[in-house]
Amino acid sequence: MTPRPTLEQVAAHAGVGRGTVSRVVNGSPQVSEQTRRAVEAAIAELGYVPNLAARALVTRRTGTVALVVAEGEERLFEEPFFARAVRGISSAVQASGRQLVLALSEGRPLERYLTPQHVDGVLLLSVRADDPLPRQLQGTGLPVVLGGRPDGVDVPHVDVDNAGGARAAVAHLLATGRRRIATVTGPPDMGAGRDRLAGYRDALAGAEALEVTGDFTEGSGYRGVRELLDRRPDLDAVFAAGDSMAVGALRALREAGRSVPGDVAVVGFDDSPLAAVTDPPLTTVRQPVEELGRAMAELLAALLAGEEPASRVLPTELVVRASS
Amino acid sequence: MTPRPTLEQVAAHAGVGRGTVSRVVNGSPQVSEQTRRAVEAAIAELGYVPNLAARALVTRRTGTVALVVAEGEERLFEEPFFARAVRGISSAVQASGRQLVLALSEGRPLERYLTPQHVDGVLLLSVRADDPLPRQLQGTGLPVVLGGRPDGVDVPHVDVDNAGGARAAVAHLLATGRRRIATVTGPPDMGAGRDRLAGYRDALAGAEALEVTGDFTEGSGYRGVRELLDRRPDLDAVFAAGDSMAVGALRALREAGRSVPGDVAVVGFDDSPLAAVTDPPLTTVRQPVEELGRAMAELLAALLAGEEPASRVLPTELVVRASS
DNA sequence: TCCCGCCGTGGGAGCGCTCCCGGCGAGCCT
DNA sequence: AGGCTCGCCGGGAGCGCTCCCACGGCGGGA
Repeated sequence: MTPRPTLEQVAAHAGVGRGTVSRVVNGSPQVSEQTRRAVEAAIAELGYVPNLAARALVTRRTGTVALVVAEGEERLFEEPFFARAVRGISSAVQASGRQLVLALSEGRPLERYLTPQHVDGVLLLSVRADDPLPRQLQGTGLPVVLGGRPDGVDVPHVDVDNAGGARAAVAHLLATGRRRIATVTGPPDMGAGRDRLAGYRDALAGAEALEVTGDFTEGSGYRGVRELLDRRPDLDAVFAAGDSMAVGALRALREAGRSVPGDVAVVGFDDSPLAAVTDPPLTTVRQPVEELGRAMAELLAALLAGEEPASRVLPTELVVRASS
Repeated sequence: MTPRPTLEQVAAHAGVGRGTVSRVVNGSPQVSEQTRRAVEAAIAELGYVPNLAARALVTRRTGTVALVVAEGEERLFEEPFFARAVRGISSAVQASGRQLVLALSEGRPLERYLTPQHVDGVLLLSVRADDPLPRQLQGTGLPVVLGGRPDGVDVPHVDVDNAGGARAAVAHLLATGRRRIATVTGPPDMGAGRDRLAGYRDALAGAEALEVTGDFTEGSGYRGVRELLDRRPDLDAVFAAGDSMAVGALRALREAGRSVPGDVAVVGFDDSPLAAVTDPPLTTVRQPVEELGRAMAELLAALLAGEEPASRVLPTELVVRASS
């Protein structure tokens, strides 16, 4: 509650000048060992903490990065994805000595706030491929790192290997003797949806493709599989591009009297907590979400340090359970 | 990319003094209508945005509030709880014109940062009743609002009606003819765990209590029900204080050859996404998580406005599905 | 008519910091 | 011995804003 000491007071207490204390605080080598110790003692004794506002005012850097979640990402709030990503991001951002400010753009005008005057950089979580935000932000000159895959624009980004995960899932189905493998895809306007579909087609290697479009919801998985069963009653595997859709798929198969994995194998994607409790437990593709967050923050830190870091694609991993 | 205009430049452009522009920006009534319009035009034309750092430096208020998630709250990251709470918080914080900074304390020293110099107030998400953080923060003189229930200390807080939800769950079981109703509790050092247990005991109204302690994990639900079945093979209902534990309970009952809801009814708590996909779908208690977040932020805003708002307890709601 | 008060306004001071320039010794070269 | 360099240090200036004091002009009361 007592007023925080200022640089000036620390300087007086240590018997040095303001500049010297500033140098010590900022780790400049231009200070003799002896002086440094005296200053550090004064800092400790007075409990000095730098005033960030004053520093930001003169350096023109705020020491904060914004995490922006694009509008319409409801999906992020229904699964642990967001929490896990935030966890990874937070840990890496704090490690870089910066603070994280959260901006969920729910129809609010972010442009006013997202300027070099307020934040040093932006982390953008957006799976929608046609999102205009990445491009907009790039226009402000603010360093941006995208979580997901940019569409067209060349934005530094971190993505997970959606295509590779889908390939692994389908390869696994083929290896276990399945031959009529259908898929319920994600929405075509999401990078994740498109890439998983691409992986599916790729792994099929000439075998017959059997596709129906979903939107990552349980209902779309259910309807998708019903349609698939109409079109091809003898299908023996379903690759659902998301776990919720896989849950819907299981429901549709059960209703249709198909046993899983006896008649039909099912593989999901995400390894959400759902996957472990379905009946039977779901084979699925796990993505390293916390690692994604951490990598995003690290990429941004590199950008802020003036480097030109490469975008990254993180590996996914097939988790085999009883449904396949 | 062009340097942002300053107050000074807006003033020159509008042909007025610096002070007048400041008054307009801050909505002071001490400005004539005509002058105000001229200044507003200049602001719009130049695209002026106030420099928050400069303002913070002189007002000694930062316009930011911190969301602190106490250490060891892994549970928050496995369920949509965190994401939903953040959503409510973010929306209300932005509505109050402030920004939200996120501080997940993973063993880092927060004290240095959590000072009136850096943030105006703190929102604390912590279900651990013995958490020392609320008390610590109160010592700094920083306004604090707790999400959950404080233990001993008198901290403004917002909680959900855990006891009421548990009472409703048990009342429902009694109303459907169940008589030997067991419970798997949450950990006794969490407010939610204790309150749900209290609600259970309360609703039992003299009927025989049958309790085993869990820790909100699926495994503890499974082990708890096995022990319960040993002690009382004829139990006909289980109230699990969390959905994950309820999932474990279902597994244990299935293994023991009990049908749900035929032999034993099961009720969970939380209404997590899991609840809708179990077999059978889970009757559970829904809590208004986004509303919790919003209420926390509103309480803090009131505190910052110098009011003395009352803590709140938000109602919970029983969602009846097939498991009971 | 004169004075007082009040509204609207301009601008000085100063928030706490970093940047940078200039100065002061001590050592080294010539 | 004189001059130069170089390491280390002090402190002025100024970042963009709010606060507040002082000032000019106008209306109303005496």
